[in-house]
Amino acid sequence: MVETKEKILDTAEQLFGEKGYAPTSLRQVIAAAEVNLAAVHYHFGSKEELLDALIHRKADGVNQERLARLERLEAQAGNRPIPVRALLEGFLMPMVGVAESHPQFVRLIGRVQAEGLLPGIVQKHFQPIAKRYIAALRRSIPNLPEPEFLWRVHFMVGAMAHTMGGTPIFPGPPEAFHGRMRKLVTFLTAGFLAPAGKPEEK
Amino acid sequence: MVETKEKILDTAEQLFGEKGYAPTSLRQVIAAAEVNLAAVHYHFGSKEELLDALIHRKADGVNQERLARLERLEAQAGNRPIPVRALLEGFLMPMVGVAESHPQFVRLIGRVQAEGLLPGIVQKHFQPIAKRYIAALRRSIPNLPEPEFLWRVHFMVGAMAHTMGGTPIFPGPPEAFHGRMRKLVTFLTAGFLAPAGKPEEK
DNA sequence: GTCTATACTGAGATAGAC
DNA sequence: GTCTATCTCAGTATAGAC
Repeated sequence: MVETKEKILDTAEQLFGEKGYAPTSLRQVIAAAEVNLAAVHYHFGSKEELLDALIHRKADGVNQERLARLERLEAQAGNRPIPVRALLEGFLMPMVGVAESHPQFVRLIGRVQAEGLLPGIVQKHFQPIAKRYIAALRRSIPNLPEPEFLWRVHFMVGAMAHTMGGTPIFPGPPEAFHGRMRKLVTFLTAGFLAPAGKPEEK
Repeated sequence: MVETKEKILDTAEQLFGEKGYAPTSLRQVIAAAEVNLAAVHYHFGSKEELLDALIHRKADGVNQERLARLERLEAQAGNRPIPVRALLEGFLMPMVGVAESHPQFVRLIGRVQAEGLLPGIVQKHFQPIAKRYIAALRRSIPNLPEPEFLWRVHFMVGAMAHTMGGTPIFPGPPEAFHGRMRKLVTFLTAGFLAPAGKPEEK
């Protein structure tokens, strides 16, 4: 039954987003979805693969919008570097639409990314596009030493994951996610454009 | 035996830092520490309280240095606001010493903070001092609207947790932690000092 | 006061009947 | 495709040895 599979996916997305991946047991999922425990393993193989399928289901849409925005920016810019702020907006704002329709999904992504327990399960779905953005970002910030640039990307990932997955300071309605992301873009843009730290101390 | 308790703490710190809190079972800890399973519950009560004791053991030192630095900065500044960069250094750099002697501990703190599964277990030990720093930071950035300021604190926490707990881009020796933290301070300083985002869009 | 042995419940996973 | 029964391993609780 295709219904069973969908029901498991929907329920798992809901519960994983609310309470987190690790603390939610498959038994809670199957109870809420009113299916049998073995059905999960039949359809997905394992709890981790269920999570994987969950992310896969929605990642494509985000990836496509991210890619479209990047290509538009590149076309507009021609040979000139793209403004840092525009790149960060192109990467981050596509999450807003998803957050408004499926807030639990965005929380889940942030949580799983931050937990780092499932190494690479988020990367697997978002890495290819992320790499293109990072390359474009590099072209827009050519004077920063490479390690400092890469660490700034690292800082961005942390801030992003925590903003999407962490308990928000102001809970607020889903629409508030838009403003939150804009504030994040402002913050990160300034961080990326900061002059390189002095290398005096190792 | 005081030895048993210490052995459990040391071993747990090591393993939790390496693999994370949730994925490390108590049975792995007691096997490595060569003690009995029930001894953990005798001395600590539960896995979560073991983690708590672990953090407590090292948090005091960090907190004291953070406080000392803040008071020195306040004394120097008199009535003038303290430079943002100096505040962020005062808060972040005390982690460097710990990272060099006990890198696993710093990873653990970052991981647990990022996981968010044990809500408040990190806050419990660091919140009081953090609040004082946040208040001082506020005095140094008086023109930013309150929500935007608080969100920037939130972004900082995410970047910090990911930098301490996440898999580093360049593994490197423990001494490298110093340079990493300096880069983080540079990045965050610029982020905090960025002009407020336009409120045009909600 | 410290620690050991053992058992209990609930987790994810799997084999095999239907 | 689906469900029952069962396996292993997790965290936890307790009775009792020293």
